[in-house]
Amino acid sequence: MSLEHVILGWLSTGPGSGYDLVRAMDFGVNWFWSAPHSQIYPKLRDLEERGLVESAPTVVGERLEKRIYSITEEGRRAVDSWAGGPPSYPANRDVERIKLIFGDTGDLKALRVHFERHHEHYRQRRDAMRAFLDEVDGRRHRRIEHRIASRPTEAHGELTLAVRELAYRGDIARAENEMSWARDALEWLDRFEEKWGVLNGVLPLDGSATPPSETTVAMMPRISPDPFH
Amino acid sequence: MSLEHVILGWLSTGPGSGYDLVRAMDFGVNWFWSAPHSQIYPKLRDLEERGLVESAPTVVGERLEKRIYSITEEGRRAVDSWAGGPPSYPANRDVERIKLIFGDTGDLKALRVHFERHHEHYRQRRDAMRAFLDEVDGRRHRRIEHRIASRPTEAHGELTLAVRELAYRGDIARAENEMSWARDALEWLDRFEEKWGVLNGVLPLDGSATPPSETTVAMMPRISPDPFH
DNA sequence: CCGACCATGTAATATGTTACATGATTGT
DNA sequence: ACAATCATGTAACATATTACATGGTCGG
Repeated sequence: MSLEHVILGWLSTGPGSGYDLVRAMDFGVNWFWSAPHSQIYPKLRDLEERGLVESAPTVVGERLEKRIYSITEEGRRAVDSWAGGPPSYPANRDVERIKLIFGDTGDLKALRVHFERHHEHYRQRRDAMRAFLDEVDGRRHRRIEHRIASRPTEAHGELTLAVRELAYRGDIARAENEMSWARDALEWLDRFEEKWGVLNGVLPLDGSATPPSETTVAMMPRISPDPFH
Repeated sequence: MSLEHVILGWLSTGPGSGYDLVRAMDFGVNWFWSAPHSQIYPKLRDLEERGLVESAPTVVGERLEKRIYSITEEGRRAVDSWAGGPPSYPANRDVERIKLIFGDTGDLKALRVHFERHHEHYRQRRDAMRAFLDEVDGRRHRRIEHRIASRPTEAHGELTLAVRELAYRGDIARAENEMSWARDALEWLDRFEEKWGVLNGVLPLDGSATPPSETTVAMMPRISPDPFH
């Protein structure tokens, strides 16, 4: 039932059309949720039937109709009580990790690509998130400013801004954690290839790689400094 | 199509029944994938029809039949080529972050619970993962040992162990990153409540909270030391 | 003999993805 | 006029969740 709360939450920062929501899913909201338009339009109609949002038809140009949705008081209560509840954590599903674990066939080139893509993926995410955070920090984000302005007191407005900061900074920290992991993994891979004298990026099947030196134990991959150990 | 690859991957570390898989999803594999038995049993039959796994009926006690599935050569090729491909990242969906962002109503008690649960969730995850990693490191994990032993060379075996290390250590690092975030958030919350003189955990709607001091800017939440800034 | 666990199944529902489909507007 | 983008819709399919359903084994 998250999609509908995401939609209600988004509409709680101001009215907008289905198409606006579709685009929002590609930047802002997208960082924490995503849905195709084939899910959004029907859900908006469903929410309207249930009285959580209401819509006003608008005409663009001559004939093009679009519906601008707004959240109702009931809708507002629904998001508030949903968001105020304790967080729940869905089952972890991580294709990347599964691929890593079963990608142990000996194709070290593929492993290298894996780690490089991982790093690149999270670098992009971090950069985009930083840009987004800058926009919020610079008070240039329209919808967030709208929400801040509509809060009952100054303290409430500050709270609104602060939870955004927490969310976005947290996501940046996550991305950097992943980048750091990928760098460590690449370094380990270098050492592993060096140790076994691998040149073409594939472990030979005939055991022709140089025999293990006495430093076997030191080859375990190290993931960043662990402040808890 | 991940579920079938997870199943094939798991069967590539040794044969097992559908029920074994169901239980595996509750610990081991569960850390990176999860599925209810209503998905697993039909999928196993489907994989058998397609020749990726094969099964042998076994009788437990007098009448109870169970099917022990094994991966076929074709199935092995399927996982290998799937896992060897580059990682793909599905759209991010994070209910917890959405709840945080729209949980800015002024109910600071709810926010506190949110952060505490977050910390507790990842603490548990880290502890369980550490225990699991210890089992692997101590060479006490049956299926992983089976997989290592079945690799063609010593180097291959070391690789198998190393990617597990990378995966599990990475997950521990993730969990610790989340714990650190939650602690920072709780500290910020303390400062926020102190600043506004909040006593009952709820921001007053009438603006009766003490007016902002001259230290407003310093109230932005800080998320851990950022080594990149 | 009874409760905990082994072992498997189906059905209903909800959610998410991909493809197919249509037409308007705006700027060049 | 043409392309890019605005704007909305449906259908087919894949995947995931929850509930209902049945019966066997094993140890105390």
